Order: sequence, then C-alpha cells, then structure tokens
Amino acid sequence: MRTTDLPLIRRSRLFAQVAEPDLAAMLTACFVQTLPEGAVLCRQGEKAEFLHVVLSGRVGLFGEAARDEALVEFFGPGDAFIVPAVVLDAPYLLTARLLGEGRILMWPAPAFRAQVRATGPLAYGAVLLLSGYWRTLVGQIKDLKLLSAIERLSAFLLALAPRDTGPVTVTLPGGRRLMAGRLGVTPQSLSRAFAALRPLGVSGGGRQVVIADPARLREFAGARALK
Amino acid sequence: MRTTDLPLIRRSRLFAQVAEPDLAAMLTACFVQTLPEGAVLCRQGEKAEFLHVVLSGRVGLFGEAARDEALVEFFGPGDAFIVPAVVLDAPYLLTARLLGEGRILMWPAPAFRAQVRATGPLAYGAVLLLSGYWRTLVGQIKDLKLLSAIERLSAFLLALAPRDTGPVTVTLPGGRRLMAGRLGVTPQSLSRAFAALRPLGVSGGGRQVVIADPARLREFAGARALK
DNA sequence: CGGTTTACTTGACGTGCATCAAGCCCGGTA
DNA sequence: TACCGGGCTTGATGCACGTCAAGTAAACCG
Repeated sequence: MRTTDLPLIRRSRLFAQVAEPDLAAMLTACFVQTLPEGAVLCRQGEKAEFLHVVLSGRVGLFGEAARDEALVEFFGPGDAFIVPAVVLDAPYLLTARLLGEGRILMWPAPAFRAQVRATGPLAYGAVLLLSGYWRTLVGQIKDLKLLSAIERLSAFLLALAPRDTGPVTVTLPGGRRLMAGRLGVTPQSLSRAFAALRPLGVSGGGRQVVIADPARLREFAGARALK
Repeated sequence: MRTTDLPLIRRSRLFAQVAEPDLAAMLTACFVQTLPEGAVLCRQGEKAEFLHVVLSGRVGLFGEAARDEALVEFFGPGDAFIVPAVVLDAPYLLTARLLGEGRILMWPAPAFRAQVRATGPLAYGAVLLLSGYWRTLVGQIKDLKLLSAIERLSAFLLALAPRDTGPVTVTLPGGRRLMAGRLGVTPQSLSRAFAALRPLGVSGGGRQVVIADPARLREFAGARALK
C-alpha cells in the first residue's frame, strides 16, 4: 500500500467515522492493487471473496444473461462493492469490470464481515454508503418503469450537470455502448435518442456532451415526466 | 405499544444484534400505530420525519410521476423503510401505502439517526437490512433490462415457490394491478403474460396461483433467460 | 333480487424500441 | 498514401408491449 492511498481511503464514506487507530488496524488485513482496463474484479454467481473499494478509476457493474449483458451502475472512487454480497456471504449478483486503469483496495471477505459486526463506526459508514446506493437504484427503477428512453437520457444528462447554470459540457461516465446499457436501451436507440435531443440543444460526440440550455432540457424532461 | 409487539420487533433483522436493555431504551422514543388499508406512511418528495418498521401487514412502495405511478417493491413484516432517506436526511424518493390493515412502529427520524450512529449493533442490523434490499433492487433492474415481460413473470413466480417441489400454490403479494406495477408492465399485459404461461401449467385467479410443474417453468424461464 | 362497482380478461390497433444491415468517421498501421 | 478495424450513426423492418375499448365475472348493496 502506498502512502498516497491513505487519503483516498479516508475519503470514502465507508471510513468517514472510523477513528485513526482502528482504521490502521483494519487495513493490516488488506492490500491494494493497480489493475488494467477490463480487469474483472468479481464475477456474477461466484461466492464473495473480497470487498473492493475503488481508490481511483471507474468500475462498471454488469448483469449477465448469456448472450446479453446490461450495465447496472457505474462506480467510482470511494465506492465500495459489493458490500451486500460480502456481509450476507452470498453469491455476487453482478460482474464488476474496470473501465480504465484503477487502484483497488482488496479486503478479504471474512475479515470485513468480522470488522463490520464489531466496529460500530464502520457499520455506520456502510449504512451511509448503502443508503446512497439504495437511492440511486430506486431512482433507476423509477426511470425504467415510468420514463421513455429519451426521457431517461435527459434525466441522466441533467443529473450530471450542476443546477442553475448556462451552457455546460458534461462528460459521460462511459462510452456510448455503456451508456446504452445503463439506460436500458440498445446503442442504436441511444444514438437516436441523442439525435432527438439535438433540436433541444444537446450536442457533442464521444464522452463529451454539450447542453446548450439546461433549463430548457429540464423543462422538456419535466413536462414529459410529470404529465 | 402492546406487549405482543415486542416479539414482532425482535424479529426484524434491524434489531437482531441489539442487546435487550439497549432495545428497551431505544423504543422509548417510538410508538406503534394500527393503520387501515390505503394509509399513506410517507409521500415522495417530503422530508423524512419517521422511520417506519412494519410489524404486521404489507406495504407498497410507489414511485410517482403525475398521471402515472409504479410499484417499486412490496414490503412486509420486519422490513424498515425508509432507512436511506432517514439516515441521509433526504427527501423520500417513494410513497409508501399500506396494502391492508397493518401495525407500524414509528421512530422519529432525529432519534433514529442519533441511535444508528451511536449504537454499533443497530448500525449492523441496518447494514444487513440494506444489503438485502440492494440485492432485490439489483435483481429487479437486471430483470427489467434483460428479460421480457413473460420471463419476468416466470422469474417472480418461481421466486415465490420453494425449490424442488411438485405442484405448488403461491400467493401473490398483491392484486394483479400491483403485480403489473412491480413487473413493469400494464395490467393488460400482465393478463396476457399469465395467459401465455397457462400452457406451461400456470393457472389460478386472484392472488392464488397454481404452478403445476415448477421444474418445467424454471426450464422455460432459464432457457429464455440464458440464451 | 337487480343494479352498481371493482377487478380482471380479451380483442383490435398503434407505437417505441429492438433487430438487421449498411454506411460513416476516425485513429492506427504499414 | 492506402488499408483496415472499432465505435457511432442511419435506414428499413418487425415485434413486444402500450393504448383504447368492450366484455365478463365476482363482490357489494340497495
């Protein structure tokens, strides 16, 4: 473990409440790895061996069904997965793949299970983290059930943009293919959705997207979502 | 609070690790209510005032979008909601409605926030609870993104049936209308999906559904889901 | 008992998105 | 420069599911 890792570790919500000496003791069981793009951290269906905490880089969580797979969520620095599989000692529901080079804290599952049961502040950190995830997942389910593909794209873009601004360029957490999976459509449909938003001032290629007038887009998305 | 409530409270995973005297102390801040069908426990968009723990009855969590609403999940005895909104002190993402008469433990949000931070075993219980919810939500997202309506219905029915059995009768957690919301289809489409499964031995009306041959249904669902 | 309500089913039709299949753009390589 | 390959877009077509509209059945109630 490098000395530069510690500040990254501290920044995760998981450890926010843990006292310094306790943290040091916990980390003796852990190690840190730098892994290349495409590395698979855990595979759907397997038993949980490690808790992973992202220190740098981005990770995609994928649900798999033979010939098909869907990105369920993007994770980034400070996120810990898969807490649920580890604490419940259950098989992973998802496959995690690095979307670019990244540094990952590896925490053996039995050690983490014991720590989270014994250390209140760590459990509290886990509660905060899991609470945030509950909310993003619920939001996604609502979007899938209530919104069209174009509306979901609008909502996703707006969530990336700061509120109350003029033109912004946001950077997507992944390429178009990954975005499509996250939004629950095919890449072709995503492309059409972008085309449909172009008249509303959404432009750009690759990972960079320019929103000429966030207020107008918000109004469009809101009008369709709320009617 | 009735004396009969205590065993119900103890049964929730939230309190599984909490020592008896601590539990008694916590509960002084709480009260219990019996509420009729249709009672709204919390409303999407409002600030969290209470943590609710279901002691008896069933609750539906709904996402709302003006003219439309979708059931996100069923909750039953032992479930606590909305932990995430309460600990993060954020607005509810969902509206909770009783699906039948039920008894609900009401826990003022500030008191719960303080307790979960101070009491390790309570935080640990919350981690267990939230971990389970993460998994059901992730499962639902995978289903929505990867499976057709018929496949989702099959998977849902099979999840209600014990493994490795002959004919079983399962009872749905809600009427057809609610089931449709949970599966992300309209009631009409759900009706057609049931019709499509009839040749595979799925029959029954109302809340009771008979699965003549779970193995066959599982094979059907698996074949489509895994190819 | 008939009338109303509510829940579910069935049919006809339209549409959003998937699918299949080119075509385009751009960066890498010889 | 010409060649290639992968990511993105565009077009044509089809299907799954939504929508609109009856129709049926059981529950409730005068």
